[in-house]
Amino acid sequence: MSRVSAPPSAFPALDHNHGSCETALLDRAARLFEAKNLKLTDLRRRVLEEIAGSHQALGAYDILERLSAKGPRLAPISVYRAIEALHGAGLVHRLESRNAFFACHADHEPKRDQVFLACERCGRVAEMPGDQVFAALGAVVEKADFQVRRTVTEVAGLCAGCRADY
Amino acid sequence: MSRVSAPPSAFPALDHNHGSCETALLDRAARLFEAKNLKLTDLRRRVLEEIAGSHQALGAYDILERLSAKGPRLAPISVYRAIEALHGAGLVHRLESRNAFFACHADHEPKRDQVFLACERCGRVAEMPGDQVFAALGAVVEKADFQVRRTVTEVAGLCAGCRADY
DNA sequence: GACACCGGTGCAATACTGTAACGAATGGCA
DNA sequence: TGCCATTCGTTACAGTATTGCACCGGTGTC
Repeated sequence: MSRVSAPPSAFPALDHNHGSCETALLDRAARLFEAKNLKLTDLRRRVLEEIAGSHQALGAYDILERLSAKGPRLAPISVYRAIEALHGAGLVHRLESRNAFFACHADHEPKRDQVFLACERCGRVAEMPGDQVFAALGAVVEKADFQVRRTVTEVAGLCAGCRADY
Repeated sequence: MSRVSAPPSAFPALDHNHGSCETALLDRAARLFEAKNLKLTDLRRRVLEEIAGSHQALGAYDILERLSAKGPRLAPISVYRAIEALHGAGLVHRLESRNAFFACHADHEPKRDQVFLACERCGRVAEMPGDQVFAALGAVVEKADFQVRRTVTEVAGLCAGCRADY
């Protein structure tokens, strides 16, 4: 089976038309920031482009290096502040198990529960709807009489493409 | 309802008989290390006692501070190596969302899938069996044709005791 | 216009988390 | 005795994240 005719993957295809998805993402970013009376500033846009363009989960210092290669050296705090704004708007997610950030291409509700699948080989991350997972989690926390504030559900492993490449 | 007569909580009670559970934990540690032809050395035992004694998820540098207060100053790597050995034996778990470690009081299989509930107020962590959760996760990864190597399922929030204390 | 306020950024310093590389001490064992 | 693996000490370093202060520019108010 050729890569091109593979079923639609949960992971962004490596050969997709990147321009259009990036445009869509920036459009969404503009809308989300405006809705909060915040600004999609040049710094924030560049950070978002760097994360989205890599198609991977990037560490804050990866982003820092990439941006610094294209212009003046930034301070870590600048990158973190931009990430924080993007994260708050739901444009990027944080992968706790790797201290890394990746772009959210799905236009879902910011707080919608998702399962993250992170490929350890190619670095890409897929967001999967996790309704059943979170329903089961709900039962667990109820049994423990626990009040949820935040959940982390991440799976590390190998995506289909990377398994095939071995 | 008094605290004492509360139903058995998923969290270690704050007023439990700590001596006996610590003894049991050290017994288990000795067995597990022996089974792997490793040694429960003084350093490893002290690190385990520190983690277990706190009843919380501790950062590596918290452990470092606590141990250093009782003896000679340790290097971070020493603590990390001890943690790694304990983690490998299934005696402590890592809380990814907080870069912290907590003692496992359940004598379950090392690789058994569990859900961690971490209270943000008291710092305690409960391990809950997550069969349903992991079954649902299995369906998700299968749909994505993803090969799992490791899963992280953590919930941060407030335990019943801490909610009651407000 | 003067003023305060808020969001955003720059800068310097620092704190927190984790690892690499080397070598010494120990103990089992051929 | 010599060899090997395990453990730990030491030093240095890499990677992740925050604090505190200053400054700038837009906005609303008096």
